[in-house]
Amino acid sequence: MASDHTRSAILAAAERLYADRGFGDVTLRDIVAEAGVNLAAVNYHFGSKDELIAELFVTRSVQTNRERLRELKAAEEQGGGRAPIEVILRALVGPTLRGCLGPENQRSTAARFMIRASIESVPPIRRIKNREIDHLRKFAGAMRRALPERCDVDIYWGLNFALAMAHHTIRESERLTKLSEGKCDLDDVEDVVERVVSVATMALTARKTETKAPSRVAAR
Amino acid sequence: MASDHTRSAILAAAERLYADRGFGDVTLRDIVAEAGVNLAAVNYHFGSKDELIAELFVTRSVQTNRERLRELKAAEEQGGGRAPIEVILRALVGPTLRGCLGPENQRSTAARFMIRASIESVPPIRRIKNREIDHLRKFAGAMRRALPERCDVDIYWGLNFALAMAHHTIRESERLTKLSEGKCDLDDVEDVVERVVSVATMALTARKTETKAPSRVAAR
DNA sequence: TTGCAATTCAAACAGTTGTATGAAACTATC
DNA sequence: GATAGTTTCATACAACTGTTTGAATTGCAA
Repeated sequence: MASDHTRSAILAAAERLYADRGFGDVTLRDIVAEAGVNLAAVNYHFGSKDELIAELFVTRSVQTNRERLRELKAAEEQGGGRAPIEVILRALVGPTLRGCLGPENQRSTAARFMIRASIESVPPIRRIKNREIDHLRKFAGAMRRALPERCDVDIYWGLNFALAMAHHTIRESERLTKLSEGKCDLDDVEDVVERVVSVATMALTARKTETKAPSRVAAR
Repeated sequence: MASDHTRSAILAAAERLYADRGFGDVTLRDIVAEAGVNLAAVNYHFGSKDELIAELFVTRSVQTNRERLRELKAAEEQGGGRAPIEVILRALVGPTLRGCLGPENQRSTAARFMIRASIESVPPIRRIKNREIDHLRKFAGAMRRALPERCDVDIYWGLNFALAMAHHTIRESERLTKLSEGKCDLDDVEDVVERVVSVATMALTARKTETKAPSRVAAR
């Protein structure tokens, strides 16, 4: 196998450009110029533009997923097959939040790329995301073991809300900073993690209030 | 004035196509074919493709925002200038959820368009979303009045999490259905609204746990 | 009617895009 | 050092994009 030089130069350049300028306005020609390689090299090494994007995203995804599962497994082994719900949730949202938030100037290219992927969600990426379900099922299983009295529906909703808070906070971090006039410190990642985890934990452990139909505010 | 026929035909066709196929692969030629008008009509009536998209999104946005504020104002007047936090949150997330969830076959074109706008988030739409902050500030104000003992930071985080749960649930409704194997019923919109509202309310009213250490969180 | 502005239309424009080609330059093996 | 396989390169291609043009048509007022 020849040196991966060209191949990895393309990957690095593409990730950097996508992270900085988004998928919308980065062309193959931009990428090869940044990488200092020939235009045809992309199709030679990756087959197509979409496959290049897919490879970038898959690489970063499996990294995050591996980290999540490592935290989860460690916690469950320590607890004899059953981990506290807070720890499970922290394993779920921690790696993503830590990767994508924090001081901007020290945010990695990989993190900025993943933020873009979350915001712009281009077709090849969406296709991959849909295969992420098996991974989430493992967390659903751990959560069910942690809260055996909880019904499945509540487990899934709790999982959904935990991911919602983490991802939305990443996506809209800029807006939250502006809205709060800087009062919400998104650089304090551990604080963000604890906020998300604590709310998600409450959602999953709160006693069910048998809410009847809520009194809707007068319509019309 | 002249009959708006062409103009509104373009708007309707564009909204329908964008809702069905996303922004990525709908061209001006698709739109004018669907609308039965000439290609140049888009630039004549709207100036550019981006301005057409912007007008579509602005129209639907102000509709939702108006509805939100109507619910909020009604609730505050009824409570003498101070509404319960649940009601405020319901006014915040209810209109959006009701517009975008529910049985698919009876989901309006407008709703499906807004879902697309939320998922794909094309540049002209993002520009408009950034101006939505003033609107959110009104809700932050109402929440502060409802929870005067709560610090601003917590208010903003609660607002952020409420929007997170609502928007993420809309964006990923398909995935949640698949993950839960249909157990989470996203057609029961009022149930979804109550779940989001109740979790957001807990997030905003729970007593602060002064744990700053992320390693160990006191259970219960 | 005539005049004038608003609108519609077919056609072309100018640019960009991702991809394909076939020759040239390598690299390693015999 | 000839050979075969891999990789690079300049260039062309074909298709599609949003936009513009300028002439035709329409609608309405005087």
